[in-house]
Amino acid sequence: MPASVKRLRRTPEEARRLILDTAQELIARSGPEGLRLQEIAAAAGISHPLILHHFGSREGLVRALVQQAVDELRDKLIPAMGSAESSLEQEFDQVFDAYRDGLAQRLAWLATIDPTGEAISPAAVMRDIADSLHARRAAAAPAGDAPDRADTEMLVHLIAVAAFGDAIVGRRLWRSAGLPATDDTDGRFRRWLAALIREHSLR
Amino acid sequence: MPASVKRLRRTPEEARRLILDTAQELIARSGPEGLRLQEIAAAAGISHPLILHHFGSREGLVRALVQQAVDELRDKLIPAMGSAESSLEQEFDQVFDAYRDGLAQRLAWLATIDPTGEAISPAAVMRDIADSLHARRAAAAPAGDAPDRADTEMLVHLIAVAAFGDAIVGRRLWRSAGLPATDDTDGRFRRWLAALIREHSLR
DNA sequence: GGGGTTGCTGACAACAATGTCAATATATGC
DNA sequence: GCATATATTGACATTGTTGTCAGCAACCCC
Repeated sequence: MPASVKRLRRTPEEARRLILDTAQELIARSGPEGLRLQEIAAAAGISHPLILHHFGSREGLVRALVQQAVDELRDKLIPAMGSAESSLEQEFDQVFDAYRDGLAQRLAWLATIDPTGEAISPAAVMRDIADSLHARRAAAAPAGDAPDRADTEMLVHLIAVAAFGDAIVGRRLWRSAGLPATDDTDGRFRRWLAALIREHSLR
Repeated sequence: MPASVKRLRRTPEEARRLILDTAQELIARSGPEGLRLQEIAAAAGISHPLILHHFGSREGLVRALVQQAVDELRDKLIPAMGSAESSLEQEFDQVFDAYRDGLAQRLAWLATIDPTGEAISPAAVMRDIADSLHARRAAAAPAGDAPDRADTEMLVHLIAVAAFGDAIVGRRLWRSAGLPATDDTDGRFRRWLAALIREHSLR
């Protein structure tokens, strides 16, 4: 009866997924500062050389992590802001929620690793979103009074940066303003912003 | 003629300043990820134990750095948004500029080190700003039609999170939208946002 | 079932990082 | 000028982290 441990053998894709997901959880919990191979390996139930085997180096893992964050942002934002039938408030909830679970944190991390933004570019996500939203605004507007394309671009930018900033420092700011840092306050801000934008669109 | 090197002796305050400023520059250049005592010491022209002497530990230095970032934010934001005579556009430039030179980056770093936001709190900065702005809005409004206090709080929050988010991911998003990541684009967004808010305030 | 491919691991190597300590230099007070 | 206080440093200890490597084990194919 050999005491040899049954060794699990995954497909490369499964292994990479497991490692990336585990690393992501650790980042969401304690930030990217203390991201160590040993720690990831322990949490994933594997040995740390396996990470190096699949990603080549620590830097390779980091690259994969931020690439995944960018992909996730794209996959969440496009359906959130592109759907034609949802209300503005619903879209806002989706956009703001998309940043939860550490996605905004990982994107901020990306910004510190790659300050110039040249290494990893989020493709033309924002342009796609602006296209979609602009088409909807043009369709909704009265004939001959189509909104400015630049206006839509600014609008998309505002929503994106506000939701991002809110995800990272929002709760802190509420406390600093003497308001409760609760879901309710978050929701009130989203609805207020939605009203502001609706009021602008219907000027 | 002794070959002994002249040893510079600073006051504790000077030494702490030198170390903090040097560390800040390094963070602005290459992010907080690779912040090492040896590196800071080399850049400051001192030995690394001196940092430990003045800050106790690496963690002590980090605490001092984020505390300084919070103080800097307060010192820049209050005059930027509190002055009674400047125009909205001027204020916006000041608020957005305040985040430059890595301040937003350092605050984002703080958010990753201290996710709950309990260790370091930015006092009641936002409340002070909201107070000041609300007084101005009330004075400017026609009699009997004072703006809602909650509205002002939301407005301050929007400006703060939007400027913060813009400082960190703004350029990236512009590229992703197919627009040039230039000062001109930044300025157009600020003016557009100022117009949006003005339009809201004067509804 | 035999052999090859490769996911996987334990042990080790190499290096880098923080932190300690005794010693030294410089300023200040007398 | 002398003594005291302390800012400053070089050398060292310690610990932790990435990366390497040879060997083991699971799956596939014949």
